[in-house]
Amino acid sequence: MPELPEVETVKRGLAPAMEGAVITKAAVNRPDLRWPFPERMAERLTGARVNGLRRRSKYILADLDTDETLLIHLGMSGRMTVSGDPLGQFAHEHPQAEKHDHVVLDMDNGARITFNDPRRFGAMDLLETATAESHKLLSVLGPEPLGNDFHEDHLVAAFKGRNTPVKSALLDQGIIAGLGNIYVCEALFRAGISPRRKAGQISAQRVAGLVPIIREVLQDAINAGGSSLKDFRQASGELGYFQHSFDAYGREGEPCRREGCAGSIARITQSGRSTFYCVKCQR
DNA sequence: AACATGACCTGCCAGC
DNA sequence: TGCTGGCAGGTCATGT
Repeated sequence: MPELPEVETVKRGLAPAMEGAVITKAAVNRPDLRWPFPERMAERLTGARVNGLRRRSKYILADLDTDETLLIHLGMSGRMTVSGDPLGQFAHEHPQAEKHDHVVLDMDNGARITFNDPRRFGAMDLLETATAESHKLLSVLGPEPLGNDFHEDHLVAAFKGRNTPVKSALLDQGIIAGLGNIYVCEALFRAGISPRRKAGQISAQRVAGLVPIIREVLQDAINAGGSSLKDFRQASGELGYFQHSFDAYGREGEPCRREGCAGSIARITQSGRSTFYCVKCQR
């Protein structure tokens, strides 16, 4: 379920249950997800206190008091849910374990964190906290779209000379970190830019215009995710992901929502993935 | 170097 | 009812 806004929403949901709490028990129910888990992961997690949670792109990082950082990626189908009662106010029971519950962390505040991932494209690793940023998976990432390093000059420079469609360029995590298929479609829709246009061929002015739009799209989604986060503790794990109404994504054949546009949303395939856009108003 | 494609997995849905 | 094919929010490794 995870592009940047969803990962951010998950991180915020986990924070009250994890930050400051000690992992009393770590159940690691299989040897790997996308890659093998690190050596003795369960032992290295057990007894560790979580100093804080961070997010980098689509990764969640849990800094531990053991000088290690737990790196988590949700892949395509990963979910992290909280059950139990971190505040200790109510009696509670944990729900029954489900298929694909690969890692389960019990915290000393009564919370249980369950990582469930049917497709197993997710990942976990343990890194030395001090050098976490230089981890192979993190060092190649471009700037955070909501941070100060993502700005007009950056995007214009990154697109320069690129012969690939702007859709693919925006999915390139080395250019900008955290966008995925949905929010790229949405950002291009709002910008009125055709996803087929070559990145290097779009005027600097239009590229610059994408910057605030990308920020807006992501922020809107975070706000929407946050609003459905109320019941996080009850842990359905459904964060209202598909409750947003997208303007382009998933709307093949439906009318374009841009004011005054009579077009409809088309679906094409670009580098093996679906792209949704309005042929009429996205140019 | 830049770019496109295949591969990794399971689950779900439409169509037959 | 059951089978089949296609599709899904990601991204790494491979080949041109």
